[in-house]
Amino acid sequence: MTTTLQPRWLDADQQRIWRSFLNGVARINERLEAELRCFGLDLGEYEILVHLSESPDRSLRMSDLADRVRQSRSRLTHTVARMETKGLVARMACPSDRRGVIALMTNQGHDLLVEAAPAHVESVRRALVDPVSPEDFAALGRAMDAVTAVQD
Amino acid sequence: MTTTLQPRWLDADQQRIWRSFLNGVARINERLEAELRCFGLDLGEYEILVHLSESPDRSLRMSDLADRVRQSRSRLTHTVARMETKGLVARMACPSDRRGVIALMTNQGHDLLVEAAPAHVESVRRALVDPVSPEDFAALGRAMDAVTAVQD
DNA sequence: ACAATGTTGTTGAACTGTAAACTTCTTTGC
DNA sequence: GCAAAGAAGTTTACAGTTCAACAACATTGT
Repeated sequence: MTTTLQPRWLDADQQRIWRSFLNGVARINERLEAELRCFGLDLGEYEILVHLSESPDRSLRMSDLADRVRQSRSRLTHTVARMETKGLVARMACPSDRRGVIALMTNQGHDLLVEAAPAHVESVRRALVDPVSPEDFAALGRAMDAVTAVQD
Repeated sequence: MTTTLQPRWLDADQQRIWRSFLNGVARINERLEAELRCFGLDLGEYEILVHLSESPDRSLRMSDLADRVRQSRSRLTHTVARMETKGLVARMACPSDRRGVIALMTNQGHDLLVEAAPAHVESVRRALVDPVSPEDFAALGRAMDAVTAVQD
């Protein structure tokens, strides 16, 4: 049985909160994207740079990187190809697995991240951290962890 | 002055919560999209149907609808055009403003919404409402309302 | 009355994302 | 050792989004 016979509808409060969630997430995304556009980046590209910068040798296997930034492998291939033409990342063969490809951040990519990061953090604060009370912010973290803990 | 000289970095907890947020939102979206795909819809189309169904005469001005579903006008034009070829919505001239176009839901669109809604609600529950405690869920609502209340 | 300005919605091109097929290589199990 | 199965990345074709330009109409201020 894949569907319940009697749908468990959301009550008025739950529905209101669900819509607040949709609206809030959209607003946050808009602001972060708008801010990063000044640096010629979008959020997906920014996250790629962040994860590379935090990894040894500023490099990661493509599939590993894809998991961390929650992009499909296909999408990551396209995105990294574009970033490569911009000079932000480079690709090299993986020595231990000949199927593998290693993405690595260039100095230019690192410079751009260093340049964009303060403004990005500032927009995360303005869009989310500052307007929300510390208690509710902590609850938000617990809620999202619970969401992520659900197995498919 | 557009940038602060000393960026107010996020502390470890804030950073962890911010990343939980990005992960959680991505998971929720994945699940809702996957579920709606069974009905040939994506979340954007589903929301269009919802907002039309809640409006008088199941109809809304295009720009009004665009605001409610948080889509650009251009995007809405394209999306509604596609939905029109699927027979889910129709468009008619607005009597009071000759620039205007009114989008309205067809019976077929309404039938599809009625068919998809129970499964959609169920996936909202499974992805978010059920795994989160009522207190944290309420806090999530307050947090997102605070986010939306920030003026640009 | 009417020019200037703003709003509405669409268009087409360029760009980005998705899905499936495919190549190459590795791993597994006989 | 070898076939089968699986994994990594890319490619191609296509679907969807964004952006800038535009046409049509409404509103404003004089």
